[in-house]
Amino acid sequence: MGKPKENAFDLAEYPLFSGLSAEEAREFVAKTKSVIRSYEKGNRILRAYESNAFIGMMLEGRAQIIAEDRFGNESIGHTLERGALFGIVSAILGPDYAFTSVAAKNKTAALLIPYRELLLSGMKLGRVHGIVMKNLLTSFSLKAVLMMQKIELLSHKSLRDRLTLYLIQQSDRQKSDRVTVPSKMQLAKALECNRSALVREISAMSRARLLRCGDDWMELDTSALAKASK
Amino acid sequence: MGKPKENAFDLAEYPLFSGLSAEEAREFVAKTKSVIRSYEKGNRILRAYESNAFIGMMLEGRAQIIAEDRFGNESIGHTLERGALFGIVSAILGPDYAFTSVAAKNKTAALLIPYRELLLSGMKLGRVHGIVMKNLLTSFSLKAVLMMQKIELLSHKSLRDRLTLYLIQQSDRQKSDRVTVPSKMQLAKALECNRSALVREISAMSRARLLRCGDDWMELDTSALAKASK
DNA sequence: ATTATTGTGTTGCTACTGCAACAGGCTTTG
DNA sequence: CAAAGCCTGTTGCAGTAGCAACACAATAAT
Repeated sequence: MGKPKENAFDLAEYPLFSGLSAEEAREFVAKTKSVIRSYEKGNRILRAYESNAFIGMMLEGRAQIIAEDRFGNESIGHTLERGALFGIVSAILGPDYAFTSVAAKNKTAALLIPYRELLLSGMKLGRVHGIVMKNLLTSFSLKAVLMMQKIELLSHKSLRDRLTLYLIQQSDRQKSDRVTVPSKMQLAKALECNRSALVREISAMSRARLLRCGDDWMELDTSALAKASK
Repeated sequence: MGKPKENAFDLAEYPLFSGLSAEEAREFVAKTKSVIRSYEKGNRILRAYESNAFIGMMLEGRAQIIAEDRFGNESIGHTLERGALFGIVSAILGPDYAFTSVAAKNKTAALLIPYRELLLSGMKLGRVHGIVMKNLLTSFSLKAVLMMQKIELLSHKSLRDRLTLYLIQQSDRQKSDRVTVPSKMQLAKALECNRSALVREISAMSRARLLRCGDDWMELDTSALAKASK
């Protein structure tokens, strides 16, 4: 699925290689035997329940994460954008932990780093290896934080609490009280709730002056924040 | 809080050092300037919102994870057992991401590994460093898998679906159809639901022959499994 | 022995929220 | 222009689950 491509990417621009020069990034790729592969729209980049030797990084294009349970039911997850890593868990823990597939949404290119080589190349690569490992840990930690926040969100069952917490989390990330929000449908998906129930609750909170909102933004009233603290 | 202790622990027995000899583990500790500290019952090992330079590993005793939001409300989380790691996210990402405190439940000892030194010691330590990093990534990945499963669990809102999925997850982990379950109160906490509602649902499912259960175990009927697949 | 304390199972009530159906607005397509 | 599609906001209905109160064990503390 896809033939190797010539070195047309400025790897040093990707977060995984942040702190490296273009030269060092090339050295990393060479010494770890990493390869660039391209995929046509619709092709599978990773298959659930199959063993996977690579940590992948999106170079260009977009890909869809697809969770497959053991009965073959698929449910779609995130979209992977440029720079995103994938396949980490299955590369590290093996096929028993490969629950997700990844499929290209466009023409896509990815850098595939053999996990085994990554572990073994510490000596050969020295400082370069250290920087990449640091970036890997950082990216991994960020993902862990996002997951923890999602768990916290889902732990609140009342729709009002969930929305309030969501807005607090987002205003932290966006560094602004006025939060830019996606469409109501997407918002409902993020909150794992019913769309019309969400709209209903937004209306109620607006009427109660707990919330001010426009077409693509929302802002909590300070009195609502106080209530959220309990 | 707590004075350094002499080297009385067989570090090679802990998962983070699995694959190392006792000698190599000691070398790792020395070269990374890791220290062993002990804490009296109730003392804080880590404070939320304070900067933390160390990745910690529980050597003995048990500690409580405490989540603190920005208003000072505390909510208790996991208990850390022997071998567990803590402080990873805050050591890697900095104090902005230090959402949790850790408090000793008993007299406790922990190994504190300076994250900075861990990153810098790759050259000095060679193979030993590689093995520890590998173990760190493995442990991190396992935690990620647990979080993903929890998210999947919480994404099901009906109590019946949640319980069913919980039992499927546990039977995978316990490698048995008959799942050992904690007390109803703890189970309710794991499912983030109301205790009496949980008991009610268990009764209903038992009556409907979807579930067989005893005092400390449960087992799904195969017909319930089929339904869970949709 | 008597008194807490803790986990359990039950039940009635209430309210929240999922669901489905519909109407209005906006854009795209023919 | 008409038709189709998509997102939105509203509403009625029904069912689930949270909550509180209670009774009953089994254990622990006095």
